[in-house]
Amino acid sequence: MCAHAAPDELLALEEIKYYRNFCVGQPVVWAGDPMDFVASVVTGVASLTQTMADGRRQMVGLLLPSDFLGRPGRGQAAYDVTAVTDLVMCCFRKKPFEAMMVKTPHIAHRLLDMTLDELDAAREWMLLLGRKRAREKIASFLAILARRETALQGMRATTNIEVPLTREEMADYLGLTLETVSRQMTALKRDGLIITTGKRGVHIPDLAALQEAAGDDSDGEMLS
Amino acid sequence: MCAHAAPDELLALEEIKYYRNFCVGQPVVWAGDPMDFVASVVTGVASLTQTMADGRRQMVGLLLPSDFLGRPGRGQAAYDVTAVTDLVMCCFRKKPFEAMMVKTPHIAHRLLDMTLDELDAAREWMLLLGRKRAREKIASFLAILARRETALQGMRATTNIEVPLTREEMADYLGLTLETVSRQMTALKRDGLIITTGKRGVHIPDLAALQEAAGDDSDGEMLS
DNA sequence: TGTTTGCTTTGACTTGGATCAAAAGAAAGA
DNA sequence: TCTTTCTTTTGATCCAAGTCAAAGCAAACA
Repeated sequence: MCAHAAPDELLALEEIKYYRNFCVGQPVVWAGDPMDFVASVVTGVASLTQTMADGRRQMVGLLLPSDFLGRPGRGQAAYDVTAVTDLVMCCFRKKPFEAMMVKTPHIAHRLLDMTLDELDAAREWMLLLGRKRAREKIASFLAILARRETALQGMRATTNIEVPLTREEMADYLGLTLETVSRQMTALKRDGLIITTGKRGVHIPDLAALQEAAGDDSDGEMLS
Repeated sequence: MCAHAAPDELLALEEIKYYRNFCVGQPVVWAGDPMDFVASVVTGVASLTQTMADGRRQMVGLLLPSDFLGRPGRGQAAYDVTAVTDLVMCCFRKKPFEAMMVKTPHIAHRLLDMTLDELDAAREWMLLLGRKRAREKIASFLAILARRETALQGMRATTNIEVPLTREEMADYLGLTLETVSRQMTALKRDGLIITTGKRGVHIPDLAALQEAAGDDSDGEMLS
């Protein structure tokens, strides 16, 4: 978030920021709760989930480091936010943050850009939820994690990732049951598309092959 | 879009705007095409859809009057955009629009707000696609159309709406097949939750009952 | 007026993923 | 070391929605 702020803006931000820590499983906020801050993930992973009256759950977003949480101009949380790993967030009280947004258009622009990226991600997820088969969903999820990882490290064809979610959380993210997630993970292993190391580690010998299994329009897809 | 612009900004916008008309079924842009304008729907309805290599399609958004199309700072369309009814769009060439966004923070703020609303809508749709049953999907869709309609006319318990989509388009929006859409529409009719008039008209005798069938957490859900 | 063309409905059958149930690991504490 | 607890895997069965196929229906056209 702060990455693109000008030096003087950054100073002003410094003054109203504070850090909060959460342990695995801890709630950050519940949907509908009043929320008087906005925040940015420093380390760890948080989930945004919606729950229906009868308990059906759908994760609608994953917050990874540098992702933004909260909505300027709204006082309540729209979703349940939960720490899925140990989590450090950098928070800003909402009022001063909003005031600064009015003064420094830089921040508003940066926020617009991030929001548009999230909107694109949400729409990619709509395709996944609406039209992909279970195997493709899992492959897509792993491929996205892998791409996000390799983006930082330079593109390599082979990758190691840490899946930060349990099978149940993956199920909630992908619109499946945890049993189906488990079965399809086993199937991808059987087919040599992934190799699991420990409970959370996944080695991807051929990212292109995994993307193929994800049903993605193979090539490119880079817009920017 | 222009609703919240200040008078002088509005004048500046006037100078770079132009109108374009599309007939039912006409493409506005294809995914990946260069796109040198942004636009706002004046009348009619357009769809945003994603298509997989083997032809599976998912509609990821519906543009109704006043909705915004395009992304400042990106030269290509991310989705196929199609006129689902006759359509009039108010277009702005991208370059001058971007220049104005830098000068007038009002516009950027307004755009941020609209984008955040779209993001919320996309996430509500993720819950629908990932977790709702066919009947609930249809009920949700009709209820959303009805709410959008009544929002303009003052809340009434009973409503008439025009569904702007064919069965196939509804299927693409809801992550179903057109046969399932047809069957569930028939079922909702049988149960008295809707009464169809002609091919496109739907009368909703009890919106609350329809929301109930949509599986929505009944009450409120108004945030803003 | 009959014919084409594009929806929409309905029926019969199949299937991918859900559900129910139980066992097997793995980490944490006693 | 032995429970306890949490998570994951595997198996057996079921069902909601998909698929395939055939009518219906209504507007548009010739």
